[in-house]
Amino acid sequence: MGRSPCCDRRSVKRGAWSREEDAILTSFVQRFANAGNWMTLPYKAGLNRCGKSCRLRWLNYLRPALRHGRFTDEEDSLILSLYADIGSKWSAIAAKLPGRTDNDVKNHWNTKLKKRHLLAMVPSTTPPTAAIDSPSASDADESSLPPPLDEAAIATDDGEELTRRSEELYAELMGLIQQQPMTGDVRSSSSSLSSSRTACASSAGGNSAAWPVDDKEFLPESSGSSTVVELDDPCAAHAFGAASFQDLLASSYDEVIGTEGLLYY
DNA sequence: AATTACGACAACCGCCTCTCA
DNA sequence: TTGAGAGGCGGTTGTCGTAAT
Repeated sequence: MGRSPCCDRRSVKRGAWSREEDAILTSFVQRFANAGNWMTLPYKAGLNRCGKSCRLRWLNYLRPALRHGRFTDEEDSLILSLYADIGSKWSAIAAKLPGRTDNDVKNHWNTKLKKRHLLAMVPSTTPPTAAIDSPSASDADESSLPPPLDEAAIATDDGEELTRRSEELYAELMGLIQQQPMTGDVRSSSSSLSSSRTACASSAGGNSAAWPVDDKEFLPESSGSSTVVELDDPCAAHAFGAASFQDLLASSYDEVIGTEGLLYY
C-alpha cells in the first residue's frame, strides 16, 4: 500500500520471454558481467522489461550451469531433510543443491514433495503400503532412473548451444562494432573505460552491485580472456553511444545471422 | 473426439533486508 | 542517523501439456 512499483507495468512487456529476449539478456549479462545494475539493464540492453524480471529470468533460467529437469532421489531426500531442519528457506536449500534455483526447489516442493512430506507426517496408524508410499515409490523409481536421453540431451544442448551461439554472435557483433564509428572514445584506452565505469556507476544511483555472475563457475571461460576484458564494462552499452545493445544486435542482424532469426534454432 | 482434472514450471507480486549517500 | 533505491526472497498465480474420463 502506497509502495511504488519498481517499474511502470503498463510500459514494460510482461509474460513469457521470447527467444530473442533470452539471447539479448544472455549475451548482455555474460559480456558485462563484472558489475552492473539490474534496474538499468533493460535500458542498456534495449529490453522492454522490468529489471527484476530480467534478474529473475537470468537467475532461474538462463544462467549457465543450471540444471533443469527432474530431481534425483538424493536431491529429494536432501530437500526433505533440509525442509525439516530449516523450513521453507528455499534459497538456503537451493544453495545445497548445485545447479538448482530456489524457484526450482520451491516448485518441486509444491508439486511433489509437499505431498510426500504430509504423508510422512501422518501417524503411522495408516499402513505403509506401497500405495501410501507410492508418490515416493513411483517417484523414486522414476527419479532413480537417469533422465530420458533425449530430454537430458535437449536440456544440455540448449544451454550449451545458447552459450555457444551467444559467443559467436558476440564475436561477430564486436567485429562489426570495431568497424563502426564510435560516438565516444570508448575503445581508445582502458583508462577511458575506467572513467566510463566510474561515471556510469555514479549515474546509476551509486548502488553498483555486481551481477550475480561474479561466481566464476557461471562464466564462460572466454569471458575472462584478455580479449574481452576491455569490454567487460557495465557502461559499455551506454558508451556505444545512441545504440543500445539491442540496436547493435539489430543493426548487425542481417550480416551476422541473416533473416531467419536471432540465435534460435 | 471432446472435455475435465491435474501436474509442472515460468513468471509475477510484494515485503524485507541491505547498502550507500 | 536516516531515507531511498536495489537486490533477495517466499508466496502465489498463470499457462501449457498430458492423462483421465
